[in-house]
Amino acid sequence: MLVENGRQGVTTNSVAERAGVSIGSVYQYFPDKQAIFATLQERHLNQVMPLVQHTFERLADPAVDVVDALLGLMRAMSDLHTDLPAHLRVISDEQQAHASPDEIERFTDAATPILAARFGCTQDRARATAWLASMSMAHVGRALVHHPPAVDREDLLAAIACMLRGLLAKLAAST
Amino acid sequence: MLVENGRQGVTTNSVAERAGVSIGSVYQYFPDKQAIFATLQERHLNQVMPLVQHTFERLADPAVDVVDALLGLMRAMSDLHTDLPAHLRVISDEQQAHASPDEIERFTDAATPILAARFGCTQDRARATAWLASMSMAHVGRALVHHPPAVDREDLLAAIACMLRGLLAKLAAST
Amino acid sequence: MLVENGRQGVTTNSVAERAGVSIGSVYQYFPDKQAIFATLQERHLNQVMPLVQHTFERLADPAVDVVDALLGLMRAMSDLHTDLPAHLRVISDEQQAHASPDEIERFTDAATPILAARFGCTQDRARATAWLASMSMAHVGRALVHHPPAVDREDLLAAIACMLRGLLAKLAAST
Amino acid sequence: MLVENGRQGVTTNSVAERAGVSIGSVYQYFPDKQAIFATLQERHLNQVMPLVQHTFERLADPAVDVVDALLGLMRAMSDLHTDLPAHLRVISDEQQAHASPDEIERFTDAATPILAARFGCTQDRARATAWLASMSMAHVGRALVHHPPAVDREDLLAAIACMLRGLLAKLAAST
DNA sequence: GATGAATGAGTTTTCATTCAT
DNA sequence: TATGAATGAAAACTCATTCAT
Repeated sequence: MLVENGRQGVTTNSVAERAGVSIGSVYQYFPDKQAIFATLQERHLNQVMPLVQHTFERLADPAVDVVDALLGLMRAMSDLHTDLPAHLRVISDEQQAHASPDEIERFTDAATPILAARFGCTQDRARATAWLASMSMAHVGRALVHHPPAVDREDLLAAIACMLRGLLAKLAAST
Repeated sequence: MLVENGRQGVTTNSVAERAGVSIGSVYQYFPDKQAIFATLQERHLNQVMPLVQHTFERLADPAVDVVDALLGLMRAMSDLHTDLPAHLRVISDEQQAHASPDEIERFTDAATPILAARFGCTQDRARATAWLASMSMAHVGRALVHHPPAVDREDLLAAIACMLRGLLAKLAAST
Repeated sequence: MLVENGRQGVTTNSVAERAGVSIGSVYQYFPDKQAIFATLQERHLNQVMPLVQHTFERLADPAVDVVDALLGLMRAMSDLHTDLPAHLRVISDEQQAHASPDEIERFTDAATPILAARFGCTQDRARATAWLASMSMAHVGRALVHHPPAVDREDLLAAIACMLRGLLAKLAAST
Repeated sequence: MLVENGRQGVTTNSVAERAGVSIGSVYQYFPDKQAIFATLQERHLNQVMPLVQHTFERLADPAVDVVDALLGLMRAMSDLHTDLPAHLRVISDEQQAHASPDEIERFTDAATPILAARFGCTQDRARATAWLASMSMAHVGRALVHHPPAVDREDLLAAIACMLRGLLAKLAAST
């Protein structure tokens, strides 16, 4: 339903009908409409957030290559595409489209000190790079889950690696 | 209003009230609610599309550096931020959130042959790079207009340049 | 316009536009919407009422045959069809559709004493015949003006004459 | 409500209020306002059409007298008046005011061959009579349901019989 | 006079939510 | 617990009418 009309075109009654239950039953489980979407969203986040969490842990570990860590995340996101039911793809897509500015800010905040430490520069200096990396990885990752491009996956991952290496080269140089 | 409540929170009556006209007048100029938003959106597209157009023309010109062309676009988008009224930022933001998958596909389609020609490789080879560049530039550009990060602009543009150079290095190498 | 949508589908603005004048000008000549239709209607009534009037006068005259008088009216109504502009046809059609019950009552009231006098019976006895004659002539007359059937006119008039003669025969017999 | 103000004066909200339900409930059963009226109309047609149907069947049967068949219809229509709720009377009255030209054409088309067969004349010859009979019976019948005149019913039916006999006499004569 | 943009009361219609069964 | 008819606040939209230009 979301795929067809977007969030606006979805009514609680249509949700119930499509789900094969009565509208009353839907309200037995969800306090209001927004909660229905929130739950779908949460279900998806429970799949994605552990991956992101794990990636940040690897980033914080000096023994792990930054690009390797991020590439691992992209690979995992790409895997998610096949697993994810279609309706979950859309709901999270919708939600993310709105949530993203804040989300990216959070990622940037988390990544900045890590990069600063790794490359021995001020957080101020690292922030532009952190934002750009967050921005790129968030949207590329999201696209890999929701609308993967019609290109060879390994080719794409290699390109991402090059892009990230170019980005990080700047920090390395500025040391 | 869009800024405050998002599209859902905007009613035709509130539009009229805020505009200081009666609801009847609004409907004199717009056939329905959706048309109001469509017009705002179009107004914004009329600002952005010429920039994109011009960028593609420069990309097609071998005398112009690819990174320079894209950097010029990013700079222009960034300039747009200050000019753009807040409500236009919101409406186009909402609209783009939905349009983007197709839009990026179109950009990718346009960029692929250009990159292939420039780097003397097959379109197949160039496509992953084209998609990644489209993806990154579309979202970074959109963010620059709508939610610019709190970092030094020149610093950010320099980082973008490095990122792109890293990405293109892959194509250059594969020749 | 009336032909296309009926009265409901006609807005004052569309009236003005179709008339090639501004809505303001329309209101210069008519106090309100209903007056626009009333005027059209009146224009038509000014054509029909004299005919009806004249017919009633002939009916009251013992020297004139009842059937001849009514047949004369039908013939005149039929003539009106060709003269009447299409829009007038519709407007009066609309108006009559609603007005008719009262109108027919009035015709019946006027015809009853005339028939009673002519056939020497009580008004009570004449009333059913008067109503039936009014009913038939009103609707047949209206149809002749607005939606004439695809049959030979003289044939039709002859049939009307027979019908009326049958009807009046009843009164004559009951004497 | 229809009786009081006519179709225009009936709003969906007033319908709901009068019906003692909420406006939402009305829209649960009817897709839009027009459908409310259409349903009332249809309900009435379901009462009248079988009568008409049956009458045409009797007309086609040579064993049944033409006048008897039509008189039977008029009697049935007259009976309908008492049964019919006032609002149905109004709605169907309004609707019929518009539908009638076509409807009468249909009746005429159906009656013409029947009369031609019965009286052994060409359809061309029968058509004027068929139209006149359709016209008269349609409007008299409608009046009997919606606005019956203040006269003795049997008296009126007798007058109708005479009128029809006069009308048919013409066809009989022309043979 | 003529104009037609502006008005806004009054409609139609939607849809999240409730609650008696 | 499940149901789905009922609710009604709130939204979208219409159109007769006015009035400054």
